[in-house]
Amino acid sequence: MQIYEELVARGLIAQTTNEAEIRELINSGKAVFYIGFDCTADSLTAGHFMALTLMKRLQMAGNKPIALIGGGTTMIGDPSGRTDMRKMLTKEDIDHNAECFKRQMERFIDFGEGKAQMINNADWLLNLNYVELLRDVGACFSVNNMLRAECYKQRMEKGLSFLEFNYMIMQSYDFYYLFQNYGCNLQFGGDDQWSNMLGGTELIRRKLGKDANAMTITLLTDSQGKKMGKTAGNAVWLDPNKTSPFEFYQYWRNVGDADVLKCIRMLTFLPVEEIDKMDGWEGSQLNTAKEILAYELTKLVHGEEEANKAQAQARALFSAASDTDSAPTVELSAADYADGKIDILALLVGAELCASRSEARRAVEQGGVTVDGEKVTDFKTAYEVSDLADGKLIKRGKKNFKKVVVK
RNA sequence: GGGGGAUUUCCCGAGUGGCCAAAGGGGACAGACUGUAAAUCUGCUGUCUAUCGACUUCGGUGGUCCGAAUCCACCAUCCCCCA
Repeated sequence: MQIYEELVARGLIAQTTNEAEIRELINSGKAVFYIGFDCTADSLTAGHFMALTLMKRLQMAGNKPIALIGGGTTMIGDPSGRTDMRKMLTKEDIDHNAECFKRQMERFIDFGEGKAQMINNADWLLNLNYVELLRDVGACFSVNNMLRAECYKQRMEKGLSFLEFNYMIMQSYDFYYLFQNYGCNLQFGGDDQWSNMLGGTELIRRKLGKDANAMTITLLTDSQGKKMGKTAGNAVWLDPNKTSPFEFYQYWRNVGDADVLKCIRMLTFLPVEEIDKMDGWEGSQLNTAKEILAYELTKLVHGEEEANKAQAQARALFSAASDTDSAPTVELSAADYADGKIDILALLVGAELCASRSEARRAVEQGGVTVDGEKVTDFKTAYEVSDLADGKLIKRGKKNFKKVVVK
């Protein structure tokens, strides 16, 4: 199976400008393609992960990826898929974020000589001259067409600033620039980027009379149509300091039944034939599939050792016996508890299992708190600090737990 | 530039002087049921104390009043209409 066919089999391809040309290009390993990453935060997220795997897949098939860091475009802010304006970031923040992205990507993509490149569009966008740019490329854009673009639609009601309106032009300029200076003939991106990407191919055609192609990746959504890679509005980060490998593992371990196979297909590197065999799985058998998914992805992002650890922790936690050794440990200082006692509420807050004493009290009242496997029914329960020297396993709900040691 | 409107707790959204920590919905969280899923049901959702209660919150600042999310002034941001 060739790479294009594999991408199709995995359900990764959403839209293409010219299917035949793109197939030929990437199957023969002749594509120099780019994917842009705007650095709005200091870590990549699970949402970026699919783009990274796509880069890797294509690289393995002999194509050359360009990871374009959006040091320039992030100054504008992409309005696509948003109902409100993005927070404006300072130049310093953006530089810092770009640096963080770079480090994360290097762990994933081989940036060795001639294999891949990482470029920052700040290098050319920030030095543009306004009037020159307007005359040079501004004349190639029809405002009428731009206003019809899907990516602005959602903003027509809530308001769209002129700043953001220019995002499409900047992204188009990127492609135009990369086409000329790096021989980049293909752009990939999330399906929400389609109109921005077409802007680029159109610009290249108008300015240079040449064809470049674009292809979008299916957005990873759950069965309810919501974007995946977020919990309660918060992103699932690839940075282990922001989302621990265990939390990362748990996120995928808990995906809905309807979404497991789709995720395995799109995100893992397991052979397609093997995945096809899982297609018939149903009911509790899917639990095994979820474990495979979680393990595979954690391994890709955090390495085999961390994946094994996360899996062991998860298994221990959800089987009968509590394994205190593998639990994340929090150490509290005995000096903070002057009278030598610490109550259950302070423990929960100290372990960051609850945000406040009120919340902790609610959790206890509702029967959601366990200490070393025993349910706590009275929120006035207190422990001797000396009893906590070896640590106790505190659970809030089924999925949150910490080992607390007081010294 | 002129005129009109908006800004409420995580989100949407009610609230037009005391009965407002603020309706309702969503989400989140906890419990039951389960397969660490989904669906369903129940509870719960500012903080501190937990008993009465105290404190902080309704874009910002200042004011009126015994008392303000609610009235006034100014500022900020956004939307709509006219240019």
